[in-house]
Amino acid sequence: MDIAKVFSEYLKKHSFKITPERVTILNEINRINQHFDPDTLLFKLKNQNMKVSRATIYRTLDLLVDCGLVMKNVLGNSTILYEKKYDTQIHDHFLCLSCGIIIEFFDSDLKKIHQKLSKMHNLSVTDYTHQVFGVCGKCKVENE
Amino acid sequence: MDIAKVFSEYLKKHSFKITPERVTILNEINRINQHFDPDTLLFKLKNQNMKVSRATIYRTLDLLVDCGLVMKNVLGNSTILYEKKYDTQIHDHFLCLSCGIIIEFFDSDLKKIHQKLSKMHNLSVTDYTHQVFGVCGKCKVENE
DNA sequence: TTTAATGCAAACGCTTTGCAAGATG
DNA sequence: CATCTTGCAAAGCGTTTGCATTAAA
Repeated sequence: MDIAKVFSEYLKKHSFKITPERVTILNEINRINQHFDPDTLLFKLKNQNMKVSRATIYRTLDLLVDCGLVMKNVLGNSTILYEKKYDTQIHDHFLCLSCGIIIEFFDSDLKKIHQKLSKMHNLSVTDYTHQVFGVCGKCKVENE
Repeated sequence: MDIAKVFSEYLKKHSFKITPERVTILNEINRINQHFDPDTLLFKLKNQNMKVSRATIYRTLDLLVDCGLVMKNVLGNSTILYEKKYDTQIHDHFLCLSCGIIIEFFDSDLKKIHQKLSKMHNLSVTDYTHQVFGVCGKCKVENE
């Protein structure tokens, strides 16, 4: 999948402009193989002496979400995570309420649930989030 | 299920106090058979000439979540919903990205997914949220 | 009478926005 | 050269908090 192409074609289509900042941000996201938040992204770019403002990060993330390259999701009550939407099927997160560790997982049976839902209400599913909370294996042992 | 008792015992256990504001808030939530947000709750109470401050709403909601009577969840990118955790099994929401309608649903197969996850990672699941996004039946027809 | 809860307004943290200066097509 | 984008700092918005006052136990 040619991510750069997807993005630039999206920009052209909307008569938006291809700028160094936008390219830089997409490249950095492509390098990250985990979820991230806007500030982490800003920090990573700062460390490489690339100067992009926080506002541009937010604005570009919106574009990337809009063109389908990035997924924005909310974990728990306030944690916002972004992640690549390509190169991965993982949309599901387990959050340990004790230590905060995040375990990513994927279960294809979820698709079946969505299919059932679609039929029942005659609707179309385009996306979803599924977050599970509890206590991880380590914390279970430690709390005993 | 005696909700008032659950709450008052929780309060006693923590040497918190039973106040008119707390009782009022719980009663109002019990009357609501839908998800709601803090401001809606405040507004409903104001309409009945019950004066509770916004701060107290937030503080009481935290208590109710903590004692398990209320569930707090985040729909989409920023919508925060509270809902009763008793008298209902519904934790799952479909949000129409076109008109914003929310359809609540429940599928017991989700439990099986959680059981699989628990076994695989030796963890315990205490809660979850599952949000599905797409286009509802009405909007599908209208957009044609 | 001790301890906790309330209301208020100020603070917070993250996100968005208005605007002037600068870059893109 | 018209239009879009950037950075900055200010504003927004929902939520949280410090503090003096009031109420519960």
